Order: sequence, then C-alpha cells, then structure tokens
Amino acid sequence: MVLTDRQVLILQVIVDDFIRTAQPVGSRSLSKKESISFSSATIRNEMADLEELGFIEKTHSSSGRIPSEKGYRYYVDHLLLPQKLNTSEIMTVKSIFAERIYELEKIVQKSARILSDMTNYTSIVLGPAVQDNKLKKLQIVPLTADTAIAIIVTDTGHVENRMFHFPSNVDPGDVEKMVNILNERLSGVPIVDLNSSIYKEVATLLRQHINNYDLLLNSIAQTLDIPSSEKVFFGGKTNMLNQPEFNDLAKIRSLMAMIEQEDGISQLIRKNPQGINVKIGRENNNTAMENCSLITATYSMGEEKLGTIAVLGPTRMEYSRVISLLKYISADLSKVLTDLYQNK
Amino acid sequence: MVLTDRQVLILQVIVDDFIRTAQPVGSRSLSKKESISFSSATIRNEMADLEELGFIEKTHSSSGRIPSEKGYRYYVDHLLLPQKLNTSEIMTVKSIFAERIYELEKIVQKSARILSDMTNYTSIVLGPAVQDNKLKKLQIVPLTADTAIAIIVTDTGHVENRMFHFPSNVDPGDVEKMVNILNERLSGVPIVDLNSSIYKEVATLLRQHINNYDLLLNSIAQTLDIPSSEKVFFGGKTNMLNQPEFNDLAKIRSLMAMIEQEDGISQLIRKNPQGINVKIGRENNNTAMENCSLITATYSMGEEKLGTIAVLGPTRMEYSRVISLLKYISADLSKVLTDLYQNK
DNA sequence: TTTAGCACTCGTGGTCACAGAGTGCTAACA
DNA sequence: TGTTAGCACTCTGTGACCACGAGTGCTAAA
Repeated sequence: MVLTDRQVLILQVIVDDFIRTAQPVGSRSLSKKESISFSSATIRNEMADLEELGFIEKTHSSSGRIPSEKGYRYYVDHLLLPQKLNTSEIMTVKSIFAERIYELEKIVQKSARILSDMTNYTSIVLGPAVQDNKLKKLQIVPLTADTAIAIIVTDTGHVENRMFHFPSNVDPGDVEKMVNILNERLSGVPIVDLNSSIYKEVATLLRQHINNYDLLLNSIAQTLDIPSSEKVFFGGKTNMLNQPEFNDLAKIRSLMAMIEQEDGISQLIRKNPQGINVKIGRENNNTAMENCSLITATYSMGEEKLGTIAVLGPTRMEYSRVISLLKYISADLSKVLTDLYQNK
Repeated sequence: MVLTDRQVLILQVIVDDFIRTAQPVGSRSLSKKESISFSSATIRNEMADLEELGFIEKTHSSSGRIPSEKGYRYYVDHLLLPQKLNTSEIMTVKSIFAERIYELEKIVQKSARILSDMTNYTSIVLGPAVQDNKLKKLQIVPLTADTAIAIIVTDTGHVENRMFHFPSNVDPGDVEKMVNILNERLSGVPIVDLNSSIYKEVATLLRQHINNYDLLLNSIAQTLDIPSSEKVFFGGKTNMLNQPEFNDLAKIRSLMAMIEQEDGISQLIRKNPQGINVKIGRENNNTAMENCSLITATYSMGEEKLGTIAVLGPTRMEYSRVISLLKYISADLSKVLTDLYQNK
C-alpha cells in the first residue's frame, strides 16, 4: 500500500504533466523526461501498479493515464512544493492595496478580480460576516410621511440600510429621542443580537420617555431583524469556459447554473475551517463540481475570522500556484484589515 | 420593393414558425399551415422573391428559409400583434410588488429575476441613476481616529456610503457643525452637483464658523466627488446557454464574456431613448451580439426617467411576448415608484 | 397565375478502413 | 530479480464513401 520512491516520482510527473497539458500521459513520453531514467516498459509496469492502487486511471483501455481524485489528493498532501511567487505576481497582488481604499467590501471585491485574473480560474470571496460586527451607530432618516430609512454603521465601517414603514402617528421628536437612546445603549452590541437587546435592555427606558413607544419600537426592531446575508463576490465567472475539460455543453450548463445560483457555492465554501483547504472533485459532495476542485483560505482581522477567499478550478488545476497565491493574498488581506480597523 | 399581401403573410408565418421551432422553414411545411391556401411551388416562388429582397435567407443552398435581420426588423415594425398576457403571467408580474418592499433597488432586482424567469432569456435592469437624485441627508460617522464614513441619503431612499480619511487635527465638534451646515444648505441639491455646490454656496459660511475648514472641506468634497456608478442587475445570465442557437462554444464564450463584463452591455442599453426599443443582431454594433436581440424599456417616476429594463435574447426571440411583458412591467414599476416616492 | 413534377443540392448519419498512440505480456538480458 | 526490448492487441480519431431525406429551382401543363 505504501508507494515506492519510484512510484511517487512517476505519480508526480504524471500529475504535473497532466496539469500542464490536459492530455493523458503515456509511458513513452514519460520515459523521455529528464527526471526519469528508466524505460517505458518499466514505467508501464509501475503505472499498472499505480492504477491498481487507484492513483491514476485510463480514459479508455489503450490510452495514457490521468490522475484520479485519489491521485490528486496524494499529490496535494505529499508532493506539493510550495511555489514562490515571482516579483511581477507579487506586484500584482500588492496592487490590490495600492489605492487608498478604505472600504472593506471594495478591497475584498478587488481581491476576487485580481485572483481570477492571475489564475484564469473562478474566484469567490465571502465578504465579512456582518452578523458579528458590532453596532457603531444607528441613524434614522425620515423620507416621506410614513417611510424612513434605518442606517446601521458597524465598527468595521460596513453600512447597512433598510427602508421601513412608519406607524402613522409618531412625533418626529420622539423618533429622535428614541434613536439617541438606542445609540447610547446598543453601541458595541453585535448586529445579530440587536433585536433581542432592544427588548431586553432598552424597552423599559423607552417606555418612560416616549409616547406610543411600543408601535415605533416594534417597527424598528422588525427592521433590524432582517438577516443581513453575507455578501459573495465572484471574479472570472466565465474563466472555466476556457478550460479544455469544459468543451462539453452539458458540463458547462450545470457548472454555470451552480455558479449563477451563488447560494450553493457559498455554502460549500463557508463550511471550510480556518486556513487553507483543498477539496478535490467529489469531495465537494456536489454533482456540478465533479470535475472541479475548490481551494479556500480564510482571512481575518486580528484573531477574528472574517471571511473566506476561494478559487474554483478544474480538478486539473495548478494546486501549487493557487495555494501560494491564496496564502499570500489572504495574509496580506488580514494584515491590511487588521491595521485598518484594529487600532480604534 | 413593397411587399404584396401574400409575401407579407408568408414572411409572417416563416418568422413565427422559426421563432417557435428554431428550424429553417421549408415550402412544404408552410403549405400545410391552415392560414395558407396555395401550393408549395407557389410558396417557393414567393420565397425566392423574399430572399432576393433580403427578408429571408438560406442556411445552405437546399435548406429551408430563416428570417434575416431585415426580416425580423420588418416583422417587429409591421407584423407584431401585441400579445395579451394571460392571468397567470399577470399574477407573476404582480408578485414583484406583492411584498412590502420599499427599497427601490430590491424592487428593481426582483423585476430582473422575474423577467428572466418568465422569458427564459437574460434580463438586465439599469438601476436608477443616482446622479439625478437629490440630497436628502448627509451624515458623517467617525470610525477610528482618522477615518470616518460619509453617508448620503437621497430623496428616493438610496443610501450611498464612502469611507474617507480625516485630516488629523480636526475637532469632532467642528465636524458636527459642518455637517449641520451642509445639510441645511445642500438639501435638495442633485448628487451630481454636490461637489460644486459645496464650494460655491457653503464655503464662505463655513469659513466663519470652523477652524481649519479648508482641510476638512476638501476631504469631504473629494469624497462626495466619486462618481456613483449606476447599478446593473442581471437575471438569468445563463439562460442563453439553453437556447439552441448557442450550442457552439465559441459563441457562448464571446456572449458570456460580454455579459460578464457588464460595462459594455450597460452602455448598449443606456443609450436607448424613452419607451420600448428593439435592436436586432448587428444593429447593436457589437460582434458578441451578432445573434442576439436586445429589447429595452424605460421606467420612470412621474415624468422623470429613472432607469431601463431590458431583455437580451437570441435574434429568434419571442418579440411579441417580451415586448408585452416589458411594457407591462415597466408601467407597473413606474406606477409603484411614483406612488411611493412622489408624494413627499 | 398557379401547380405538379422532376432533377439537383446539401447536410446528416452510418459504415469502413486505416494510422497512431498506447497498453499488457512474454521472453531475453544484466 | 529487476529491467528492457519486442510484439500483438485495443481504442480513438479521421477521412472516404454512401444512402436518405428535406428542400430547392426550373419547366411545362392546367
């Protein structure tokens, strides 16, 4: 069950070659590689063993070999040499942060675009989970006689706004008073807890100061209760169309439908733990992803995990390069975000 | 050059049939239609004339005929009978406005989704041009020692926010004073004019009240000067993959690249005048759109044009149905928006 | 003017032969 | 005993060929 050095070498060269060319690799072409000094017949024997062990497979009975998912897995787990980014790549990554942008969302979005440009795969970035942010300021701007906008600013500078319906008989002065009280009491409370905190901590206070407080309070509390979904940013959604494994319409359709839907894929990404994660083909548990691999990396602010940055490519993707890139970008991202918002 | 009644009839049936089946239409199958009472030989003669006039064409020398772009143009201009929406369709459209949503963007977005669902084409909606909105309220929320968020609320309830860098030595009290003055003076000013108005109308006033007013003013004015791009919403980006004319990878690639890019297509849509517009194939002046038609409709609030709602389909699209739908939805949209925001 | 008939064209789908790339196996070799 | 050369075999892809069907254009008759 344990592979000999020579088998490992052959597996490595097969995977490398297939990643580069997308063509099944035959014994003859392998024997010509400079890192390989034995004959094609020997290689055929070794390949037969590797196939029996499940690391490689044939596309038809007399074809060259391609890596199986198990083969990729072994490659990723044991054979990956971290690839150094060259200077031009580093420059490109740095350019994400070159402009003086302060908005978290924009930075994150730009990361997605650059990542997909650099890899020619599809990149997906989960924005920070607003739920865990803390309230910085709540403001209410009346719009018409019976509508107003509630604006929530979080400590990371995220702004969320929602329009809501006003009870008809409220005094504008009361609204202002109420907003003041809410800000005083709820500043620093995580967004996700806002609703419950209102009732627990502020209700009694409000009752003392404001007429009809319950009506008004209800409509505001309701407004704040709408879950704010994590934002998902894509880069290079159509890059996969250029991959040779997707010259099949049916595959394209199911993959594009999956990407278009956004929900499914963000689920898939979200559930990955901290750090770098590689999911190969069916490891993703999703039929549309059968020929795809997903590599995810988390970014954070200080200790707190903020979001995930991911690359979706064919199983035949350049694992080494993508992982290096992801490590680099997520580290940079974390650093910039930490510097920006941590020192309050 | 002017078509006989019979030629018009034949053209109409050819277009209708081709739109339905995506198959070239032959003289024999035409002669079997109940609306047609003459023989296939007669039809062949008429078709030869129609081809000479440029209304229809062959895919190869012995194939049936398909409409040319000129043919579609004639069909759209002269032969289109407005199609009544059936009750279930009307219900579906109404459902856009069923929930009590007040946010303009959400309504617009939902329209796009429903439109693409109903047509199986791609829908594109240009959100309202924020530039023309008027300032309702400006607020500034300090975030860290040297950053703050400027929040702009417009009269339509649109909220725009931007983070910006603070000059280091400003007094928080001054900021507040300044915001008050700005709100007093700039309320009602179109967003696009904010920057110039600040210097023209408010600068002198500020000078009297605030230390270091110029530094602070500059950074705020700069922030407000960032153009806020019109938002573009898509529905059913991948619907085109299911159209039989796009079983060609090259076509799919160029089309998807075009859709993905968003900018080009929003340009294309933006330049259409008020009302319903149909652009067929190369009329769009864009190689990626060669086999596509674009139908646009504008929506408005009162008299003021707000945005555009569009459907992108193959040239072989159901013009009649899509036009009816667009008319209906854009009218409803205009009505709802007018009701919502006009009565301030 | 309309229509029936006929020869002709082109695309599609199937079969076939063949070259090329690759394999597995056997036997010889170090 | 591990390695290699050689050979028969397999599968794919391609191009040639053919038959079929749908459709056309043209001619001549109604």
